[in-house]
Amino acid sequence: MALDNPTLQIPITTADKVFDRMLHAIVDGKITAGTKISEPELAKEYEISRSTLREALNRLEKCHLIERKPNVGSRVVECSIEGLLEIYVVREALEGMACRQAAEKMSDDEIAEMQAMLVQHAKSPALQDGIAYYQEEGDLDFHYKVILGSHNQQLITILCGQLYHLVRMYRIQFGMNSSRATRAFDEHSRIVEAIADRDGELAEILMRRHIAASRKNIESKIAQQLEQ
Amino acid sequence: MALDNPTLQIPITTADKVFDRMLHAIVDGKITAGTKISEPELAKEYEISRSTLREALNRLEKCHLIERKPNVGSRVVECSIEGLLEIYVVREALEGMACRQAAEKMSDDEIAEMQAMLVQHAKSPALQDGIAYYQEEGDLDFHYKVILGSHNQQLITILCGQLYHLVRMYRIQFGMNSSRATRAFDEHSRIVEAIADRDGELAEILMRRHIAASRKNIESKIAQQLEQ
DNA sequence: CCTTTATAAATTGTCGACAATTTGTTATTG
DNA sequence: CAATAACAAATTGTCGACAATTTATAAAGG
Repeated sequence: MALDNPTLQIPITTADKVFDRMLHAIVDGKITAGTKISEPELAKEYEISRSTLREALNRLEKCHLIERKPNVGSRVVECSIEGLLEIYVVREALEGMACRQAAEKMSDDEIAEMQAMLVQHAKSPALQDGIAYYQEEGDLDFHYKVILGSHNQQLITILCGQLYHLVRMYRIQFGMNSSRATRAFDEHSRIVEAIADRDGELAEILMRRHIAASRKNIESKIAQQLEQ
Repeated sequence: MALDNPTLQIPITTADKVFDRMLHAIVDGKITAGTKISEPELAKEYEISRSTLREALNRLEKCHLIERKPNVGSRVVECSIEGLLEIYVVREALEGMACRQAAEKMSDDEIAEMQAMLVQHAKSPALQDGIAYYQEEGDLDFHYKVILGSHNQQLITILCGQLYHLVRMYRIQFGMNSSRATRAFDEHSRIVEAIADRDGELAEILMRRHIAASRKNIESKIAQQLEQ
């Protein structure tokens, strides 16, 4: 499925499963941002021991979805505008570099596959209706492919394993059904061209612009919301 | 002290202390890279229960110093040349961006403080002997100041909290007493100038070059070692 | 003799209970 | 009445034991 995370292997232990459930609950806002987490309470809710719950909490902490203070407890991370902009800054740097690396490291087959994916996206009704492309599968799929294409394990872990969930959390909780659909698609196409040309420098610049544009779009949306 | 990590608060719980001890043991190579970690054995060695040890292991995993597989166990991460180069790629992207942000976000006081630090470094005997600057306090101190200057919590956490330890591990285990001392100092000076000029674009470029130069220096050192 | 299967040992995952620390409440004092 | 101090409740940290899984060893079969 489109939204699946390639770094996220199938849950094996019960702590894994609880981590998964909590992950979705937090990302989808079912556990409100900023909430204090009560270990005894949640352990009872998920019908597990506190040790197992704490194991799950440790993984949530690794994704920066909760914050822990010794002898005090855990809180679900807050969604602030500053926090969102910080993430975009990091993404601009890291995904830009990932794109440069992808241009150097991707195999011809991988590039062909990515091009085929874009063709598929072009046919999709979501894009033609001009609504869902940016928000849903298309955007995330594309960015994934690029990140994986870097063949840099550190980049992949940080972006797909850690930041990814936070990005989704912000998208959902701030309700970002962006209208940048067709525009984003065009930008993706140009990026793929640069990668296919093995032009790492251009690929990086284009990806950075793409993410910066997305950030500015969100900034103006928020400014707009504040006016009302 | 110079080598202290600003994101690393004083250890409070016993798990914290064990984490600290293991951190140093791994970074300094006293626990060999690639070693399988035996929970019962280590728990006995540190005279703690397995639960507490596992808590410490979780934190080591967050720093990418150990890798865990469910139902199998943990291993200390391996130090490969590819791994080292991957880290430099990430640093180039992130510290470059941090430098750009620092030029935009640092207060005048902070910049003055950083300039004072460089003056101090210039007087240091280590630099004048032309040996230790790059390897030790100077380089790390400078990079820290820049990262913190970005005022971006995500950047700070990723760079100072996670990558930092890995970088030190590689430096120590690959024995990098670089001869780039005076050169690195000059590069630092130019970077600070750009920050003081509030020229984020230039600051980023210079920082990226600085790290890329460091990477190339290491690459040639390794190629040299392989010849012998 | 090597491969496969069954068994035993060891290791990891999970549990419930106790200890240490923090938080909330009440009583005391200036 | 506000501020502080002492106490009580609740929460987090740590422990040792048991269950589930993996790894090592030995037996059986081709």
